[in-house]
Amino acid sequence: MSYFGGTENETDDPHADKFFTKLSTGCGGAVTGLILRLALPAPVFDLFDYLPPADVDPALLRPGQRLMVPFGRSRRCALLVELATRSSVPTSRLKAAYRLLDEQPLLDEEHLGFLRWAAAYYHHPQGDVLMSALPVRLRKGKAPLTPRPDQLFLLPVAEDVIAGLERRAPRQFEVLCWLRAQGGNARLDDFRQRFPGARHALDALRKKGWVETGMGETALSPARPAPHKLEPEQRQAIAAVSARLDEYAAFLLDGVTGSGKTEVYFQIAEQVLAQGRSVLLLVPEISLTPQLVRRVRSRLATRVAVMHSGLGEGEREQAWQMARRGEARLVLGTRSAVLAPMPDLGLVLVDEEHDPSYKQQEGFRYSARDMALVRARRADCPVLLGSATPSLESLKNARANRYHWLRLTRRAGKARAPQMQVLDVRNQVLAGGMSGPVLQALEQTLEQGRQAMVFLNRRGFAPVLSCYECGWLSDCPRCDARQTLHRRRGRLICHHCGNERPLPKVCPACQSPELHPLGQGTEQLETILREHFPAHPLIRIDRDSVSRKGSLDNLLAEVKQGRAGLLVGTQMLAKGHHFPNLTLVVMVDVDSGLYSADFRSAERMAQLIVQVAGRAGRGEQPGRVLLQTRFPDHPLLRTLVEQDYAAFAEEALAERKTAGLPPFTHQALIRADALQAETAEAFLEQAARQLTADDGQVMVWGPVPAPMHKRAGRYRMQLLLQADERAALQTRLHGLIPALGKLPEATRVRWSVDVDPLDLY
DNA sequence: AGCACGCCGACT
DNA sequence: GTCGGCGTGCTC
Repeated sequence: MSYFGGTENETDDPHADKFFTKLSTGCGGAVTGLILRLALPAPVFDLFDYLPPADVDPALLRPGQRLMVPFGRSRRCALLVELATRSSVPTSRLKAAYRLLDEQPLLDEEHLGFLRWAAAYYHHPQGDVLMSALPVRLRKGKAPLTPRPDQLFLLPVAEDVIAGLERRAPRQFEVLCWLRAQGGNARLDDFRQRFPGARHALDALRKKGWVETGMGETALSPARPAPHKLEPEQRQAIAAVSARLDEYAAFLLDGVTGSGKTEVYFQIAEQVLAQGRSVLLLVPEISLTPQLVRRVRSRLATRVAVMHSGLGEGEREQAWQMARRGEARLVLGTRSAVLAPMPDLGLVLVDEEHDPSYKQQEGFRYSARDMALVRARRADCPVLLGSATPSLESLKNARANRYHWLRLTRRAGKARAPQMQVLDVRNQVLAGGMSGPVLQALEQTLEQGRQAMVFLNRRGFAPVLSCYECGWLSDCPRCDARQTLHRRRGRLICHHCGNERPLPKVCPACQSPELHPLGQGTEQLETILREHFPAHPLIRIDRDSVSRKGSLDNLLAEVKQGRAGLLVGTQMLAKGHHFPNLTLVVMVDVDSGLYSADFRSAERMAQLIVQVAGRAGRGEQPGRVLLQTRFPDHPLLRTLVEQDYAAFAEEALAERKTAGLPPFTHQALIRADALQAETAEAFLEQAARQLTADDGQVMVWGPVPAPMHKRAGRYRMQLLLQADERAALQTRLHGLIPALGKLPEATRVRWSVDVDPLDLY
């Protein structure tokens, strides 16, 4: 069986109803009239039973509506999940809801079912899951916003009136001319983009009655035709999905960088939109740029609802409502967009499906990619997972024929695959972590008038400050980690908890002045490279240099215009950006991924290497990639460099299989932290005790200290569960988790469950 | 999660 | 004499 993307019929699928029955059937209570089963935002697994509001006709009550209810001593907004006729709570203790907030359900039964499946699968309280799927305003019980106009209409205005404006009100004149050129009708989004800060001109025009805002379906700019001729592989991929538009089918679009995956998404999306169905397009956090939004809007003839973490509450609710009402036929968003209500869902696209940002790492720890598959199956529509470096999970499913495996092996246009080269830096003299050959290659590239990127996934000047006299290290007082040296800011900062202090001038332990940085960060690379290449402009891109919103886009625009020869940065540089003049990429340190306690680190490093390498040579010049390492013979690194990602993945999969690790087994992690390690340990020991009286299908390891035992002043312990079958693991968890919350030890710790954890800490 | 109740230290 | 620290317990 499989939960995600299985093509066979599933018998033990948790979204079929038996898991819910366990969760929600309150039995054996006094028989009463109508009982409302409500989700409340509380960390309680059960639903809460209420009586209907006194003044509401029970026939008007439907799941998906919100109600205001008395809860403890306060009032809360709750979501109606089920209607029942009996309750396990004695009738005398049932309270009546105050009032009904929605005439129509906010979520339909199908969507409620999907969210409840997720709550059951991830073992997270239903109330929390359901309420967190609502925009904050609605969660708090506020009235839905009225739809905001998104169209601009030009009303009949005499030509001479327009001409007369040119001098008196040039801004208004400009707007009118533009609107006329658009055929008298445009999207407000486009207007805002074209005339930033022209709100006053618009208000004036509206007052004069020359322009009107409103809602409209007709004003969508026509889809721009496909920009290029398609490669045969692209056509085959499109045809394969097109043949299955009316049923669930999972596809892995395994396409090298620059092979045109996006065009495949667009052409399939066009077909689905033409059928009047909706499309959900998920992208990783850093990919959702204004450029991408623009590209989608100009390419597809539909209204687009954009959802990401940077939205304000009003904007977020508008986008959510547009999706819910089916006004926006395309939802483009990051992880949380998978929770958005969408009637008539006809296609789910997950770009860069391997990206770890699809996994929510706190609270309701869901995987948006995995939920996307389940969602598609429930909606009976195709789902397409795209990546140049597919996750081992998806590759395994593709190999097992659970996914249709679509390969794009050819780069579009004249671009060629970059040349990768391993540089052994053992016994090398390094300047700021960079070897002689690297500096030579940079110089050569710059002299040719090309751009080079130096990549290091570590910000700051150096990861540690140390004393040469007594061996003191810049330990964080609250974590098992070192504080990173930020030289320009003159501070030591812990990247795990944010704790910081001024840079000491002498060793805090022995007062020696011999304090020296150890290792490198991007700030140091910047310093060294500016010294080496003073004539070439350099831009550093990391979380420290990109503080303001939108400044990343400004910096990237400068790079694209060729104004910087050298580009230094972290993760932020890895994705999607197309720098036509970039021909050299240096990865200063790939070793951190090669030997690590985390079994997924090699996979992540390989994905990072390929993604970063993909930045080089996307124009007509061939790209070159230099990888500095102290382990030039590492087998997986060799395979990746001498062959390709596919060969790497095959070996890595074989290793996982031998070691009995995911994706060949399934894991869940129960974490607990407390101010005393013993408190967390005692709680997990209770959990382990309940699990070890087992049938042998689920292995239990621990409790053990988390890899970073102490973090932000709290001690973290964990219990790992592993099983060959997902179903066995799920069954065990269903027996365990609700009971865990009732343990006396549970009140003394912060604890959480992580099903299919990505990080084992 | 909120929000109360409940017992022990330094302040108007 | 009280304000307030956060431990513990409950919410249909």
